Amino acid sequence: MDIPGFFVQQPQPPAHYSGNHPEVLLIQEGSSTPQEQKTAPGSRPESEESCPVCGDKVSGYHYGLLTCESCKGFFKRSVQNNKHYTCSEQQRCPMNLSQRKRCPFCRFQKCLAVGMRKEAVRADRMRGGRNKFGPLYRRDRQMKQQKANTDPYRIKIDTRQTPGPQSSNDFHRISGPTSNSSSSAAFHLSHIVYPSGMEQSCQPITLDCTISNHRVPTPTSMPFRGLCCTVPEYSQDKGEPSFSYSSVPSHYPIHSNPKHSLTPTTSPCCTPSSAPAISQAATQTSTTPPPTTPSPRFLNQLLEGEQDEADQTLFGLVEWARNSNLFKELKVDDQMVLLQSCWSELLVLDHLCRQVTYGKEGCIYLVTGQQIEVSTIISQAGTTLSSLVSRTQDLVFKLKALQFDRHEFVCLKYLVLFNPDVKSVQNRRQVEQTQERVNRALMEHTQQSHPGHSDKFGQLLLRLPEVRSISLQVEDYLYQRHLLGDLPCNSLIAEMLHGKH
DNA sequence: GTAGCCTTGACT
DNA sequence: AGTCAAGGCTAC
Repeated sequence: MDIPGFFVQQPQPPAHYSGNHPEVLLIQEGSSTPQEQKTAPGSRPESEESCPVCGDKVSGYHYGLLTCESCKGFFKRSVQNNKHYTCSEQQRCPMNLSQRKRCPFCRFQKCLAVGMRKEAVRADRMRGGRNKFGPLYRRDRQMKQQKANTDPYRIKIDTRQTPGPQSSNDFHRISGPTSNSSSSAAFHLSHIVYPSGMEQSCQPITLDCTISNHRVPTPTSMPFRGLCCTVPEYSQDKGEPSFSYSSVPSHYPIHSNPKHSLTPTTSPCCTPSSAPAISQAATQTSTTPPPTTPSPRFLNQLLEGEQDEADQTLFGLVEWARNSNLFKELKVDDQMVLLQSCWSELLVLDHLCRQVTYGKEGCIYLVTGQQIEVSTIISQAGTTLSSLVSRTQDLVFKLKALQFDRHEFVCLKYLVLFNPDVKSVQNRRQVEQTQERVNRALMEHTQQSHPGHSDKFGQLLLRLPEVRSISLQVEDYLYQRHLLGDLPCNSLIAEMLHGKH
């Protein structure tokens, strides 16, 4: 494996540190929910989980993750009372059991940074019951349990660890664009492809039975956004109420898609990650007031949401590849380099398919199920984004003209994924053979389904260089935004970008 | 304002 | 009926 650190676990932080991705924590930590601890008292007495905010003892899942009782209460009070704190220092106050009371600003920032969800604080203050994070908590536990059962891997990985400086507030530094994460993309990817580090001979872990067709916010995708260096949802400096990425700005010209609003299932050709967005949109759009004048601010907010959703989409694409039988036949190293090489092309293809399938004329169909008029984006976005949108829409137009269908879409995805020209592919012959196989399947399909269109196969293949070109521009665009601090630093996309740059 | 304990109620 | 993650209460 050429990418440094591909199988190197990140430095294992003390239990109170939580500047990693939550899924990393899941990998690192054993089963230790309070309930599990009760049932297995002596199993790992020293690994009682600590609150990711302050290091105190956790009392259960609160607002999205395991936290202590006091941080639970603090977070609840802050959100319910719409608190706006200020920091008298440099917004980097240490956060631990003894000092957590000193700076509510930093404490709240850390709450958000580790992934506590403001959405879990009920606006109606209704008591009892369960919230929508039930499946998330359940999956979290499953992952912890699975991790507890994969000790051989843990030992193997641990031997390669390097000690790293960690403090309770290190996330401020680690999550920054200048952090030394150039090799962490591979690390990250390896844990997504093989969450428990299983070798190829093992069956990859089934992450969640719901993931393939009705994906709930996963520990991986959901708190990504909360781990960025600037917390986008809660801008205390601006002293304004937060914008939740899942909300639809009420006075922005967005069109709901009635086709989706009643079908919370996977779209026929796009990745599983589209599914929750669709069901999400169903609830959002039902209360959307009539559109009024658009504003650039709302456009930016929408795009922020799109970035996060793009991250989820990327995760879904990795999942798709991981679950593919053809892909599973490859060695792990080859899987990694292939994914590393084509992730942005897969994103572009996914976007194209969404537009071809659902996009209305002159509109961009977001993964959230919302539609924005292209003219609005062009008029308000910068040159790069405008160019991207424009080029993409051109491709959408051509693909629509070709009557692009889902079989062809999946074939193109495979052709992009199984790219034998990728450097450092070990078993090039295997990749080549699979690509040829898919190529044949695509040719036969186009000949059978569109016998009158003799050159559909060739026309489709001719679109791939443009997909490649757009994907490179997307990467550049995202990387620029990442350097500007516009992208969540701990997003999967950011990790992938670091892997390439 | 903090934090430990209590009550509630959907879900299993 | 038990679980557990919400909100509520209250001593500090």
